[in-house]
Amino acid sequence: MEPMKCEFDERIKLFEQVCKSKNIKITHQRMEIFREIATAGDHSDAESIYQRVKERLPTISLDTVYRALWLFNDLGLIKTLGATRERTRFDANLNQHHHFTCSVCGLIRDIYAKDFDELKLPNSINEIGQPYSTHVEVRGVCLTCSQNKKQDQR
Amino acid sequence: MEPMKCEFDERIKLFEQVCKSKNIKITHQRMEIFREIATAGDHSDAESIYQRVKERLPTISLDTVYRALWLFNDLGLIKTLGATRERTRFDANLNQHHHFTCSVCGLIRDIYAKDFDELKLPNSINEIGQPYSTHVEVRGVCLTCSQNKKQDQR
DNA sequence: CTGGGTGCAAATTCTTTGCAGCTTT
DNA sequence: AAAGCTGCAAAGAATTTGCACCCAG
Repeated sequence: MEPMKCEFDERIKLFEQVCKSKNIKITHQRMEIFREIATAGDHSDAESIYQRVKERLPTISLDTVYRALWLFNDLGLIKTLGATRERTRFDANLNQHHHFTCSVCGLIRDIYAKDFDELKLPNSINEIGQPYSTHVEVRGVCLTCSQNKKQDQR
Repeated sequence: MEPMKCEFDERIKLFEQVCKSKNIKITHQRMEIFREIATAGDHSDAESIYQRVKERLPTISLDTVYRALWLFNDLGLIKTLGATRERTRFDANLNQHHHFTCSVCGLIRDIYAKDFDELKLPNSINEIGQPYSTHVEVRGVCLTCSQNKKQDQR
C-alpha cells in the first residue's frame, strides 16, 4: 500500500526544490529533521523528532527542531494535526456536528450535514481499532477574513 | 435552526443529573461555568470562559475554570476540539488522507478512504467561508489498547 | 459536620525568542 | 563575504498542582 522508498525520495526532492526556490538554506540539521519526519510515517511531536535526530546530530537543540518544523509547515512541506498553535477549546454542543475552521482568524463554526453524520467507515478501520465517533473538519477562510484581505491562506 | 432556550434547559438538567448521580457537588462556580459554555454556542478557550464567568463571579479563578472544564469533559458533558491535552504533532504525509486517533494511548494512524476524499460539502458552507480542505477524524480505541483492557473509553 | 471544591501562588510543561558565533551559498 | 542558521540560555504562554480554608450536601 505504501511505496516507501519512492515516496521518500520524492519528498526529499520536493524539500530541496522548495528550499532552493525560496532561498532557504539546506542545512545539515534541516535535512536530518526533514528526513526523520519524512521517514517515520508517524505523527510525532517535536520532542520525539528531536530525540531521534539527536542520534545522528548529537549537538542539535530542541528549538532548532521547532523552528525547522514550523518552517516546513509554512512552506507546505508538512502539516500539523489538531487545532495547533492554539489553546484548548471546549465545545458544549453534544449534538452530532462538524466544524469549519478559519485558518486566518481561528474562528470555528459548527456545520450540520447529514452526509457527514452518515459516513461509512472503510473496512480497514477494523485493522486499526474500534471506532466510536467520526467528525469532519473543514478548513478554509471565513467570510470576514476573505473579505478583509485575500492574504496568506495556508 | 437552533432551538436555543429549550436546548439550554435540557443541558442544565443533564448537567445536574450527571453531577448528582456521581456525587459531584454543584457549586456556584461550576453552575456558572457550565451555563456560560452551554449558552455561548462558540468554542471558547478556558481564558475567555473565565473572563465571561468573572463578570458574574468576580472572585473566580482561572484554575477553577480549567478544573471544571476538564471535569465536564470527563463526565461527557462537553468535548474538546483538536488534539488537545497533547503537544503539537506534525505530519509529513501530504497525500489526501484522514486520521484514526486512539483516545486511550493517543496513537494516530492514517486512513485512506475514497469516500472520505470525495465528501460533498453542504451548501451552507458558503455562508461561512471558502473551504480548501476537508479532513475526517475518527476517534476510537486502537487494537492494542482494547486488547490490553476494556477500560475507560471516553 | 465533613469531604470535596475553591482561590491563591507557585510549579510544570511546551514552545518561542534574543543574541553571538558558525555555516551555507 | 554576507545572509541566514544554530545552540544556548532565558523568557513566555498555557495549564496544572499543593495547600489551607470554605461551602454544598
